Formats: sequence, C-alpha cells, structure tokens
Amino acid sequence: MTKIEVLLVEDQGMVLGALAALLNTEPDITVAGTASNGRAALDLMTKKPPQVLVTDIEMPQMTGLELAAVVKERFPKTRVVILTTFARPGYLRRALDAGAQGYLLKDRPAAELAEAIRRVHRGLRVVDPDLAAEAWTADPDPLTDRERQILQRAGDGMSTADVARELSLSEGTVRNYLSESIAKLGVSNRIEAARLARSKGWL
Amino acid sequence: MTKIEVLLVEDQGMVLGALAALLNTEPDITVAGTASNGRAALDLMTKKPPQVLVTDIEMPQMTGLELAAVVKERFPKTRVVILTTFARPGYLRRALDAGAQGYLLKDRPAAELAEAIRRVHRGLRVVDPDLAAEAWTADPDPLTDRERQILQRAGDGMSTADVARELSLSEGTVRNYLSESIAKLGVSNRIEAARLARSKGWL
DNA sequence: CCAGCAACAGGACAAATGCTCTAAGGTGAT
DNA sequence: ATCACCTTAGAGCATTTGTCCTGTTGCTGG
Repeated sequence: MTKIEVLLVEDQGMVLGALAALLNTEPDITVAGTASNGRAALDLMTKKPPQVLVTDIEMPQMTGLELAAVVKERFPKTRVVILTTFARPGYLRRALDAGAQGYLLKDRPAAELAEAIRRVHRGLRVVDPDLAAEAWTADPDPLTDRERQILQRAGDGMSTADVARELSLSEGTVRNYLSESIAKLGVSNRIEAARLARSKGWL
Repeated sequence: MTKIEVLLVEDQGMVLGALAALLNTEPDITVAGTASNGRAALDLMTKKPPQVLVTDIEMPQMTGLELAAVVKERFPKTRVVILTTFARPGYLRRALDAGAQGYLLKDRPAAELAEAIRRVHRGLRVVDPDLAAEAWTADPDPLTDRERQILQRAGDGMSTADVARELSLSEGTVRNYLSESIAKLGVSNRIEAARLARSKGWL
C-alpha cells in the first residue's frame, strides 16, 4: 500500500509541526516534507514533487496563492490544498484561479484535513461549503488596480501627499481615486474603505 | 509513571486537533481535554482541573488572558501556558499579571511546546526569550484609558462626531484626545496611531 | 470606427482633522 | 496642602480630506 505524500507549508513553526503530527497519525498519509514559506517549498519540490501540497496563504517571502500559481505551472501533477484562517470570498476566488483544488478553513474540525487531502488526491475538489455559498452570492471586487494600490497605502496610514509621491501621481488624482473607492464601497472615509476591502480579501 | 494532564484551549478547530495530536506523541504528556473558548474550558475544569492549561489569547466569548486570570483565582494549582501568534510586549505583561507561568509563540518550533509544558509543570517559568528581552526594553503604554477608548473607535473608521456621540463627549474633547495620542505615539495621523498602538498590544 | 472605461489631472468648495492654547474640576500621592 | 495627572471643554487656525466638476489620453470589444 502506498501512502499519499504530502508537502506542508506553513509559517508558524508550532502549527506546522502540529499539523505534521496530525497527518502522520493517518495510516494512508505521510508527510514527505515541510517548509515555512513558498520559496523553501519550491526548492523541496524540484527534488521530489509531492502528490498533494497543503499551504497556508499569508506567509513571508511568497504567499500561498502565489505558490499555488507557480505549482500549477511547473508541477501540474501536484494537487494544491489551501489551508487558511481567512473566510474571504476574494481569497477563494484567487485560490481557484491559481489552480488550487481545495480551500479549507483552520476553523474546521481537524478530521476534515485528512479527508480533504484524500478527496483532492482522488481528483475531486474540496471547498468549504459555507464559504462557497458566500462566494456565490458575494459581490465581486469593484475596485480597479489603481484604486486598490492607493487604498492599500491610505489604509496603512499614508497621507494623500505620501501616496502621491510614492506613486508619482498628483494629490488631486489620489484624492479622486480615494473618493471613488469610498463611494463604490458605500462607506464614509478611507479608513472604513480600507477595512472593508481588506475584510473581503480585495486588498 | 503518571503523565502530565493538559487541557488545550484554541478556537481554530484544525489547530486544536493538530496540537492535540502533537502532544499525544509525547510519552509523558496526555491531552485530558480540549475546548474552543474560555467558557467551555472553565466548564471542563470544574469537573477535573488539569495540571497544565495551554491556551490561545484571541478567542470569542472569553480571551485567554481573561481565562488565565479566572484560573489563577479558582484553580491555583493549575499552571497556565499562553500560546499565541502575537509577540506583543503588552500581551506578555498582561499574561504575567494574570498569573500565567508560560508565554510561547506559535512561530517557534513544535518541539518547544512539550518542553515548555514540562518546565511549567515542574514549577518553572517559560517566556519566549526574544520577546522577554523586547518587553524589558519596551516602552510602556503611554495612553490613558480615555485615549485608548477613543483611538480604538477612530481606528475602526468612526468619525470624530461618531465617537463623541457614542462616548457622550464634545467633538472638541475627542479631537483633543486624538491629537494627544498622535503626539504621544510620534505619528502623524489617527490611522497610524491606531495601527501602532494595536501592534504594540495596547489596544 | 466608436462607445465605454481606466488612468490621469486640476480647480473649487465644504467638511473633517490636527494643533495649540486656555481653563476648570477631580483624584491620588508626598 | 501642594503637585502631578486625568478628564473635560471650548476657541481659533492651518492642513488634510472628501466631493463634484471638467477634461485628455489610450486601450478594448463590438
């Protein structure tokens, strides 16, 4: 009997080790490797691509979404499961676009992880049902690239002038974009706009 | 040989299950119970208090810091280890004030958890060394209660008028507090002030 | 080819925000 | 009882932010 080989990617050492221990208690799954960021994961994969890659999203160096995109390109046989804290429709959409077969929340019971890996290994898709339903009805990202860039910086506390300087725009233009973003999101200032956009996974 | 009995508290099901699996691989430790929030943990403890309680901080219903305080009061024999993502001096200080014997970051290698539990069980303290050093030199929270309240709301996007209404203050007063907070934190607007304060664990 | 849209810019105006100052009452410590 | 500090308030002023316009350019789908 051959076990399913899994590569785990997660930046929090404690969680990484714990997930590995969890998966190793499954008779049909083996943790073939672990990495704490996207780059390290890719290095490991060039030596021996695993059958399933389980990755977090928010990590230093390279996010799980970027990693998924590269894996789809260079290791098309490896299935990707995204394992994250964030129930954001925007993330889910980006994950599926990046070629992930699974999207699973850390909120769910531990047993679902092994089950998801088995299903994905069999060629099925696994998406958190609540989140899928939400994503179905969810409004798509109304922001343009420029609006996102500017909102991001404004949400980090940069002033209009700072943003204008960094992006080589006039202050008036920056204010226009912010005003437009605020209107599109139906809120009343840049702070709320940035918070809302982040919570939806648009930034 | 009697094993160390541990109660695990963590709101993310996947992480909770994984940590349990991890600890159960240790010959001298047994997971006597798990809970996904502070209330549930207290219910379990009234039946049979464990020797060591390992808890996350940010959880719904009751935070790990509040839980630690109650445990110190009602179950003084149980040692408490805080296990969290956040390397914030403010949290560490509050944890120690609340009677926790250990403060450990999820960033650290998985092996440190079991080791920390053993040390704490033997009556020693365990604090992440980097964080301890930082906490030692770290500037204390310069904000007053009022300033914190107001900065919190402003950081959530509420306007000066909204805050004034909610706290039954005049707008001028609210602006005074914000101005004072901004000056104390050495930043240039309310957004940066709220971000900085949050990152230090002051909000 | 043209309509539609994103990107960019600037002006004018209103509203919100931030700064500085003054001033009062309360509390806790020395 | 004096000092230090928090809370509250208001006024005046400069700056920043947000809104509403008009307008140009360039790209893309039909």
